[in-house]
Amino acid sequence: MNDIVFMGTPGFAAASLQALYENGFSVKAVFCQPDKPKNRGMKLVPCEVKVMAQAHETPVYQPASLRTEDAAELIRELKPDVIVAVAYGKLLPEEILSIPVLGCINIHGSLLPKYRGSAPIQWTILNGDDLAGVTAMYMAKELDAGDMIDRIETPVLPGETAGELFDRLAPLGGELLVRTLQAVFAGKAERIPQEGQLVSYAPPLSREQSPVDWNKTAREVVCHIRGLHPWPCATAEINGTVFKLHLAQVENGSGDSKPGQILEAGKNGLLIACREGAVRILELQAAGGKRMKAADYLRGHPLCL
RNA sequence: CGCGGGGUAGAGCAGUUCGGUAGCUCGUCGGGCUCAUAACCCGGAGGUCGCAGGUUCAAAUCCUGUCCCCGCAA
Repeated sequence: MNDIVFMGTPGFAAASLQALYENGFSVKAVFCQPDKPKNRGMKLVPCEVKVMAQAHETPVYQPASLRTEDAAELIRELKPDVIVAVAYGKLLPEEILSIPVLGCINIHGSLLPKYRGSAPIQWTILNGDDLAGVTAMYMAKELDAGDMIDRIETPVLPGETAGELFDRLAPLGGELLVRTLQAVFAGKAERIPQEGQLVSYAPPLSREQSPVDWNKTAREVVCHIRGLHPWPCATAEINGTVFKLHLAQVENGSGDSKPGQILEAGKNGLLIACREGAVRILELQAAGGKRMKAADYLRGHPLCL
């Protein structure tokens, strides 16, 4: 039996781990990030991968770093035939990459070589791409730069948010992983080098890019809102209050309005002018409040235009 | 006990400081106006004020406890 050591942390990785279990692979051990204080109350919360691994009684390791002799020694003792990493959150040092005889495999949430880095799915939406997907590759020293093995493509759905695409891509990642491992174990896996010319990067998102820029086109603004959802979420200051923007659509603008100007506030939500066209905000959230329809919010908070 | 906001009619809110008739916008139902309407006019229904206990002649409001939701932080 080919033994696998799985490395991953969030829900996206858990979907791949689940696929391994469901297809009868031998998961020898699971690595994930240490439990971190999360949520209200700063409680220590185990990640999705840990929860799933424990449910299957797989040993779980949560080293703070893999760049130690202890970590390398631990993995050598586990004698994996292959290491699978999915959204683990740590770069594997070369010493560890060289341990498994069949190599280290990674599932990435983009169609490589596009969007190397930690937020590929969000950038797919942010840039308004029509096509998304997951790629399987052999891991290299450089981040997300290894030779590709296989991929699954899927069109971006109209109005789809990063969170929704995440949920669709996660099981596809699992499916791709199963297919890829079968090929690797059979010695039939391809090795397709990434074309350097096509490489682009998807850096992590931060709260700093939340504010909407009404000087962009309506289409760009809506992609911004969809791509940052559900985190960090696009925000906009309207009449002195900062709102999270959850759902919006592109509308035709009225020619002579200034970007950022409120064109309409009523039962059809908020219509705000952009450099080109206008954006209709359908769902929003005020600080301390919950997500609600813009029209509902306006009922309790009349906006003077 | 990391910090903070909140639970009042189907929805969104005000009222709580300083206890004293349950309010607003919208929806809903009925009627009217109109060529017509998501517009306008008239009328009605709909609430154990999150839950439990306490103080009081009297509690949405003050006190205590409890459940739930949300923001920050990650």
